[in-house]
Amino acid sequence: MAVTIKDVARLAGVSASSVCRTLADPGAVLPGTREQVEKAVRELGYYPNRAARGLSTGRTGNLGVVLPDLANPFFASVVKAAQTQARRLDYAVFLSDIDEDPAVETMLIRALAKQVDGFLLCSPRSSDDELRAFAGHTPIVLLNRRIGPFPSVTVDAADGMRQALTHLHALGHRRVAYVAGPRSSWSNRERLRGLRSVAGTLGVDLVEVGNVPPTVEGGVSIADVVLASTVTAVLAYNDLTALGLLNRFHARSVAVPGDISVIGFDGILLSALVSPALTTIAVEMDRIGRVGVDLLLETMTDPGRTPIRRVLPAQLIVRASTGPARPS
Amino acid sequence: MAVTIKDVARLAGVSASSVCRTLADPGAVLPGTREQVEKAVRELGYYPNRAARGLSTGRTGNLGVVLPDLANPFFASVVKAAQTQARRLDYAVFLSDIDEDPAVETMLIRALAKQVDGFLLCSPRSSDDELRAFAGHTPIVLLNRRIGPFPSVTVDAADGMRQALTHLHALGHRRVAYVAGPRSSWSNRERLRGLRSVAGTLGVDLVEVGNVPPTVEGGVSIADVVLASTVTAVLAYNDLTALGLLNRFHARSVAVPGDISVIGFDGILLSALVSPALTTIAVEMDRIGRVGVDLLLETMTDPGRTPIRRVLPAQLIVRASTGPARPS
DNA sequence: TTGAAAGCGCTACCAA
DNA sequence: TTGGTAGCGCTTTCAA
Repeated sequence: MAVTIKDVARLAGVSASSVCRTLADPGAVLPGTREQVEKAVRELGYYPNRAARGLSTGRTGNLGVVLPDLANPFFASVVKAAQTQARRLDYAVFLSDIDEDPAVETMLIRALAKQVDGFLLCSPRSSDDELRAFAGHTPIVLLNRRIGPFPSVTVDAADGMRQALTHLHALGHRRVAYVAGPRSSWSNRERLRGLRSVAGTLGVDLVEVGNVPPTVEGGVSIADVVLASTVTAVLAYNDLTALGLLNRFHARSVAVPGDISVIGFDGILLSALVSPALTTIAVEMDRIGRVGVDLLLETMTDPGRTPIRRVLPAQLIVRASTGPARPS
Repeated sequence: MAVTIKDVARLAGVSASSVCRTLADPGAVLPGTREQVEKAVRELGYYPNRAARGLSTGRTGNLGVVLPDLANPFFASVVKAAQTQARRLDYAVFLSDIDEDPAVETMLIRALAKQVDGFLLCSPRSSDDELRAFAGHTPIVLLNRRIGPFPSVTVDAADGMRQALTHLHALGHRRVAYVAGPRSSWSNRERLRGLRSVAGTLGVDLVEVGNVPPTVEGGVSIADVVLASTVTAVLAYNDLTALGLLNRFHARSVAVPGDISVIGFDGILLSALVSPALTTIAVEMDRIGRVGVDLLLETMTDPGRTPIRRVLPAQLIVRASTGPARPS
């Protein structure tokens, strides 16, 4: 059997209360008591059972992180940063990959709710209403999504799209495709919104294709549609999709950027390594995770406050996959 | 306040015991009782508090997954599969990224031990002795590492290396470098061991360089050393490292495979997307995660049994990054 | 078949 | 400053 607080108390010759106190606030007991307890703790290798502690304090010391797909490097990076920050603040992390399935998402949130002090929902795929149903119960911070009552960390996608389209426009592109990601993705809608507005301003024809899954396969599957749309450049929902495009273009001997320019979104490591290297709209993935956790803790501390919405910058990184428009 | 079993009991007009029974084994109560309880559960949206349940049953329903670096797609894939399988079997997953730091690893295991029913340690970086100290306490399954008392899931690295080196030998390579990964990595030692033995048999000169971190940066940082070693081919600890090599070779205008052939290990998605596409020794990442969880559950069920060690195959995938040896 | 009671490990309150 | 006690939510005897 595992060593409990009673074992420590017995060995130290004090009550469980005193052990508890020593652990919580060593200054609150006599130095002698403290010594005894600390010695016993060391000898027995005692670690408190946090689940039991949670029962009495109402604070579990756990955070729930829910995300659509861990195989997407973007989410992996965000979660890594979130996990690291959580550990720094002495929280453990429950991880749930929902495989892009909204139903799994709401189920999981309900099931985990009592085991965590709060949730970090990365790009949640559920509807606004489903999400709102959780508001008020457990503290929730949204990553990559902004809706009514929740604190959130998002990216200035509109500005990113502005940079990208301005870049393409300067290179002479006048007809540009956007490969849409999942319909349930708020980011997708945001990116599209930003794009439409800038396209209008710049006088660029915007051709929307998709939706596709936010994966390499998604990009591969839509590449031929993009080519058929007679554009000279294409913006993809994210880097993975863009890589899928590059891949299929290469297979069909379509030159990038000679025949068509390609831009991704996220700035995952991979985007710098393919060739041609991918021009992309980069976001600070680790910062999203870190800030998300910070926000969540603030929310837990002070649930009543007005939800904070942090918007992080997006930055166009120009690489080899974009060039002058092919003369038409 | 969250809804508890008492609330359900009150609404259903039965005792807490009956609610509990209904949930555990609906056949054990009268149909009428069951109806009442199920109705109350539905109306209240009751979900049992698993932490509290764990306190009385001694079974938490949680699994701990510890890994060196979530930003490495190999681990991300393994964890994704593990998480999915765990959920299928109704377990939640505690995730801990230790950032390649052995000290963090042992700390975390101790701290989490009471909150989980077992651990999945992915490529643990701690020493054999440190690890053995945990044996007998909490059930542990090792991934990518084989030591005494633990069940494990590993990859037949020696066979993978045999395939790779045979391939290179057939292409005329007689002097080959190996870029070593982290010293604390058991996989690294295994790969090296396999390589040495095959190199001896084939009469291939093996040049060992490194160690480097198992990242793209690690590969970049060692690329020039590899070139200076006058080999015609290089095997890297893993795909990320290999990608780093490719990257730096490209920057120095060293042709792959014209001047030097490159082989990675793992078979991450990325390896297929770079150009030249990377020849690699692929392993079934999702199977590692899935089998790991299955093994862990078996171990939890029957702690006394002889530890099972599953060895999964490795398969050479030949792509564009390997070709005939440059005549010397 | 059901309910009452005890207890899982821990914390927090109240007296002493 | 300390120890006893009650209680967190749930399960599991044990009687009824």
